[in-house]
Amino acid sequence: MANIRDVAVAANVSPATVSRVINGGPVNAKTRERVQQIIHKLDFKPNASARSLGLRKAGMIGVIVPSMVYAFYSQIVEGIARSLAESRYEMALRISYHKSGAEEMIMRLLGEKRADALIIITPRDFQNQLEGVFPNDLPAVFIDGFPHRHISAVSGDNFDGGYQAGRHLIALGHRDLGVILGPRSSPESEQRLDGFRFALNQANIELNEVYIRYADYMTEGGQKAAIDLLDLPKPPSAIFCVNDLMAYGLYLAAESRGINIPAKLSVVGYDDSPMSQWVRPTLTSVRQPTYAMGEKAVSYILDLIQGRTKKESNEFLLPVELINRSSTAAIV
Amino acid sequence: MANIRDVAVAANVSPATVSRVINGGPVNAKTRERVQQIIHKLDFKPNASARSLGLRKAGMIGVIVPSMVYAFYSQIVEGIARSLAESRYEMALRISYHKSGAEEMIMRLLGEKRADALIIITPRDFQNQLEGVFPNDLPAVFIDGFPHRHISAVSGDNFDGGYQAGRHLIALGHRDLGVILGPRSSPESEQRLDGFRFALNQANIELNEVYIRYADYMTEGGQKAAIDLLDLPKPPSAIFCVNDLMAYGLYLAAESRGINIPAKLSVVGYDDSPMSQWVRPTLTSVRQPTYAMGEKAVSYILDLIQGRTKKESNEFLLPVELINRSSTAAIV
DNA sequence: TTGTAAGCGTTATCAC
DNA sequence: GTGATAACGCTTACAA
Repeated sequence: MANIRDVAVAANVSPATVSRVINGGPVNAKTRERVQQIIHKLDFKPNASARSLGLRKAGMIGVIVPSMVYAFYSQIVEGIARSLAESRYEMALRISYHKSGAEEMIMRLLGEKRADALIIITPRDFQNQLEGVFPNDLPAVFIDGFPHRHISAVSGDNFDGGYQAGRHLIALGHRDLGVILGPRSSPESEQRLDGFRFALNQANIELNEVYIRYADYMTEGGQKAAIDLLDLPKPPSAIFCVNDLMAYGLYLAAESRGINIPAKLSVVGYDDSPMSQWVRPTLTSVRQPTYAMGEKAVSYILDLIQGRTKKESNEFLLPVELINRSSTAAIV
Repeated sequence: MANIRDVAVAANVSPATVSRVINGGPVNAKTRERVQQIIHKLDFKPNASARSLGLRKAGMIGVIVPSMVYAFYSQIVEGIARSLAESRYEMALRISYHKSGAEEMIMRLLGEKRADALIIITPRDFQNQLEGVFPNDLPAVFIDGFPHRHISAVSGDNFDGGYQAGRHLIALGHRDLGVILGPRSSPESEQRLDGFRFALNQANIELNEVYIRYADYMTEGGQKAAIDLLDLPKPPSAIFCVNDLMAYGLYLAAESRGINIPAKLSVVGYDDSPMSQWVRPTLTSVRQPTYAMGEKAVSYILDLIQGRTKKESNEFLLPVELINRSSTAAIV
């Protein structure tokens, strides 16, 4: 495998000149031409490790994702991968759920200087734990988290998502509205609730506190919460679940209670997971711009790395969209 | 950030000794102890680029995956990530569908010496194109492909998967069996068909060639092929789809023709995608050991790298399992 | 515009 | 068991 010196010798120039050719430095047009030919002929590819060592840059972006098996996450990762493919950066992927702490893997990635920057997807519960572990000057961004001291976040517009869900159900005539939330510690869940509540308030409807349930974003948790709501003396006529998995749980609950969706009960989910077009009835859900979120995170982080933008704690809110399917209907 | 020399100075030893401590070389117990304390105190982490350069090893495994949005793929990747997390290797992930050719990205990864080894998931159609591009001595493995000259492959047992599907339907009394396959070029599709056919032959049933359709692994393709079959003068009473997406297409086709599943038509899918427990009726499907496939690929590739095993063109067949749900029923 | 030479932070080969 | 010393392959002042 040819190295930079081989090229230099063959082209009758110094290694420095070859380096300049590679990196777009100032080189005489003719020399550049000649060197490039040699590079091509020898099929020379600069060694990444040596390059990193010289530049004191890894040329890699660390990506931490809780899991790959949820479409929401894997779509984000795919968005990241796509945009990164057009840069000179490689993506080092780490999955955090199955490891004790994400901190450790993050610190190793950084300590060993394997990654120049970090994209961290939803460290939800433990985002706080991350506090203090980041070097202040590390380019980093959260996806689907909240901005954090000196770290920005890109998210779907949770408030608006909740708002759209609320508007939709109100427009269908629903007045007794239930909500199945994530854990109490979950900020995006709260934001969706806030938006939902705002829609109701605008229509002079009060959200009955009796109709609010906290769950865990999982199907079973949603099912339990749903049974709880459906067994109420006067159950709500529509329920907003802050993610789709819990809505599927609600489907099971409704099935077990013989309640027809959407005739007797309207349901709105969140995330528009691919399954939502396959469940029956198909699920009305708020779609997040997953790919765009990944892409935005990459462009922001590249700006940060290249000093085109300053490190601040911004929040980039991307628009969400309610996908209207068959789990919601006008009240009879 | 402390480097190896800082540690050496602080511990009153040479950098070489520190290096030995890090890498488990021969060092006096007392010295080792002292050095380790300093390492800890200074929070020294060896620089990955320098290490790579010295070792002439990248410390990274390249993973090429067609897409992340199909659970089948993302589960494999998650399996890979899990096992890799326990090694000293990092995973460099590349998605191939959206790029012109996977070859180019593979060659760059290798040329720049960013990756010591490659795990390539289903280069299906273009696995042939890859021929010749691999250096002979490169540790590499295919997942869900077929062994290739000097490269091994780990796959689910496609023949047995088809066989199980066939046995299942025959046991339910079906005799007029249809099949919706992948593209003609798809080897795993053929293997599943072979297994299916073998099951029929064992039962002295002939697979009617009229009931065989080729599609593209996508929902719409499956739907078209299904309509084709269902509109036959005497349609089959059961259909085996070689992946779940096409089975969902079949569901749509059956719906549009007013054919009840499973009362009038039994359906078996393949892959057991998570959606299959949510579609109605829930889909009987052959589950592939996705996580295990990823894990096996990693352990094999680590063996290869560490010279514990020789490079050969093996095929590692992992067991598959038919998950019996509600889309199949005894013939009336 | 180009070349020289000194890093970058490790590991590996020798001696001792 | 330990320490010099020379790689590893690139980048980048500083000179010319």
